[in-house]
Amino acid sequence: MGTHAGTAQRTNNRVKPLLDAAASQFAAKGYRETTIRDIATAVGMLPGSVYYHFASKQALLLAVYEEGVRRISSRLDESVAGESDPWQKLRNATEAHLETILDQSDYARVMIRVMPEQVPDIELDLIHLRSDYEDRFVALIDALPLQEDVDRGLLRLMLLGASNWTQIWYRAGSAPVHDIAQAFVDFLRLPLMPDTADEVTVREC
Amino acid sequence: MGTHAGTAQRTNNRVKPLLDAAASQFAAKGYRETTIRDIATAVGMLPGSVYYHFASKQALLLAVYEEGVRRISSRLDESVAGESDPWQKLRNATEAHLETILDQSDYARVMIRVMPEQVPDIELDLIHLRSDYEDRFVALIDALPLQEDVDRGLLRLMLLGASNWTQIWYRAGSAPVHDIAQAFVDFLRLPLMPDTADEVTVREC
Amino acid sequence: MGTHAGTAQRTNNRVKPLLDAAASQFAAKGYRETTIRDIATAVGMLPGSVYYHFASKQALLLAVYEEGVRRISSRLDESVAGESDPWQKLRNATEAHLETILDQSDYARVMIRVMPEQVPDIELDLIHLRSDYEDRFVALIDALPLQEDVDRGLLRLMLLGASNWTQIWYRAGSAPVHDIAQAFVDFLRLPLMPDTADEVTVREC
Amino acid sequence: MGTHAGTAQRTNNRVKPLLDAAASQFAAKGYRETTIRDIATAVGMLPGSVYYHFASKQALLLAVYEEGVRRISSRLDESVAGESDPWQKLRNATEAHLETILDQSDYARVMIRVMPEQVPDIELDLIHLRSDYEDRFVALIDALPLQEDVDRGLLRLMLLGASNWTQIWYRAGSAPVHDIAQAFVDFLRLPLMPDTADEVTVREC
DNA sequence: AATGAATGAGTCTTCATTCAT
DNA sequence: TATGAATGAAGACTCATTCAT
Repeated sequence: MGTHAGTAQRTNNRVKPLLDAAASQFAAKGYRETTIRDIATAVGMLPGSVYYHFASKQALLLAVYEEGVRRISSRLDESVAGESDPWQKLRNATEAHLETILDQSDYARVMIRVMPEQVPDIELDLIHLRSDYEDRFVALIDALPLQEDVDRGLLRLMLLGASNWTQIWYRAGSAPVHDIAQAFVDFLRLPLMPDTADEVTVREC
Repeated sequence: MGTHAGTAQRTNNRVKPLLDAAASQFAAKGYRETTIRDIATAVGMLPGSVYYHFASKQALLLAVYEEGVRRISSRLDESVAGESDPWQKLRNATEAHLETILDQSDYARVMIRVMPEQVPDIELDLIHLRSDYEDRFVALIDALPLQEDVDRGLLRLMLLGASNWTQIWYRAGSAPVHDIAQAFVDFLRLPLMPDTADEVTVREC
Repeated sequence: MGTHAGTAQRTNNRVKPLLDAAASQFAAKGYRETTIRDIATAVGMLPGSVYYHFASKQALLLAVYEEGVRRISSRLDESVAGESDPWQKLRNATEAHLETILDQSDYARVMIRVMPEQVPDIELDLIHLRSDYEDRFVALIDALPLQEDVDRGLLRLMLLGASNWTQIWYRAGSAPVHDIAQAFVDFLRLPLMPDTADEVTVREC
Repeated sequence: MGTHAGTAQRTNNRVKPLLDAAASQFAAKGYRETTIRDIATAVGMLPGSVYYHFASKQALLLAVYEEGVRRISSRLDESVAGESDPWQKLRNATEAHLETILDQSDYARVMIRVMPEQVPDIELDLIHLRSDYEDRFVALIDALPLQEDVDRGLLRLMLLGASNWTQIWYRAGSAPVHDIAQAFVDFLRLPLMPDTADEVTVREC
């Protein structure tokens, strides 16, 4: 009674479109700049009706965040699944990351765009969700064969920072996402200079 | 600079504190989250009084942005002035950039934090101001001796992206800004792997 | 009682719990402060379902009021049934009144707590219901052997006012209801001063 | 500058009418039933404008409450000032109380009508304000020469309860307030029965 | 007999902005 | 220069009620 498969499906009928609309608008305009009316209009309801499905604007954001983490995480996990070379894994992961936030998922985009501190009431929840995902990069970078003196924390921050910042400048039509990911990882892995030799590659201490 | 010297001076008397307050709050909370009342209160005036000095909230932001560009640009220009080695120039520039947006100037911080699209009416002005500054990195990176196939545009975007993103995670007490700048540039310049492979590059300490 | 016994019974099946819940919440929080959702939730249904049983929130209140009058009236009638002394009757009535609105019946409590004017559409109905009950006190006080110049109307208003106001301050754990009723009636019946004599008990006219 | 006498006066120009309107409507309809729009309309402004003067609806209520306590307290204090007989003091106090809440001050009426628990955020403040006033009755009743076994707490509760409940039934045109106060106190002070019984008390006119 | 879904009118509140003084 | 006062448009949210199923 109320949990027939059919009913259950109809029950969440409008939740999905609602989340999609929210994700789309949060991703495009940010949290504050998006109004409940915007979202409601996008799915053809009135602002008040949204509250039948979600208790608050924050609850909507949280749901989007959760789905965002779920999607980008599984996308990333898949991308490294068959791979054993640590650098190739990182390349794949970076590509998955970029593809998801640039092309494929408004949900994931929201996760990058909306900073937890902007929504104090659920700040901690958002932070946890983010860490859940970002920790994967900790592991990925730990697995890299690096010189001892390399600060892996800064390395991760650099790669993720550069990646996340793509949201600011990337437009459909920029370089293919695949190339960007490749470039970002290889900029790190390889030396950038022509191998014209000693004085370049030697590090003066 | 002229007319009633006295009057003129008194006129701009409150502009500076007003800009300082605006810069400080925009940098800390973002544009939308900062109210005219916040800014007015910080300098001990009432909201309406702000409009004697600035035509609108947007005008305030624009003024802050301009000052931000001025400051970070001159800081960067100084930092590379005496230097001739292109990598060292980039290192210095990056350090200047980071120091300015992390430690030294709310004005510059605003420039990084507040995205032009958030204020459609002056979006283009803001974009121009930003480019004005970021172009310096185009030049800096053009001067680098790199292998031919390196995409200098992506390289710039990676370095600046990673740098700007520090705003998200950097807290007083993280690694010294100097080290972060060094690391970011060297991660790019040098190979990251232990020198197990001759064909890559030798690294000696 | 009649027709499809089974169906009929099942029909009113949910009416009782619904009324109970309404009474409980109206009594505890007042009319405006109680939402249809509160009531529905309390009996495990959805807000819309309430309207199958009651035409409106007002109708619910009216039903509660009616039941409230029924209960407190019969409770009071019982309490004075065997008694012939008019003062004892009043004492019993007051105790019955207090016990009902303080301890025993949310329905009766509602009658005291929710003022007719708060629900203009049914204001008159509510007023009639109340009078129906309060008239009993008119009779009770008429039966009292009092000096001629005593304003029996004010006397009733004082006793009932003091009694009803107990809702404001009474908490389980205050004096026993029985004692309160006794005290209220005896404060009226007896002189309050030590019988130190004439000048006290003489009323200067 | 801004604190000229003239300016200062003009400053609080609209606060008084606003408070008056709020007091009037809270007294007439209760807190929840009164909207900010009601109050604003009454003084000829728009709802938003109210917030220039008061931070919230609750703040408005609190201000009204405070003024209510101030007024009824000083009214009461005056009424007992010249008097030394404890019963006459109580009579005067009761009359002052009734006159204030029935005839003279919407502010005081609010204090009686709006229960602290209806506004959880400022519940404690309201409770303190009320006690501040009601404590005067504790003192007044403590001063009464009563038989030892009289529960002075219940006595106060009865008198105040009956008095406050007048708000429910009193209409201009009922008995004069003065008579009501007299009656309430004398119902308590004197025995109500004809002097047929020696053992009770003699009452002579 | 009840539910899922929605409505629409209304609530308090916020805030950039205006303007007479 | 600045203020007191107000505006008006918008924002998030609430809730009694409706109605097809």
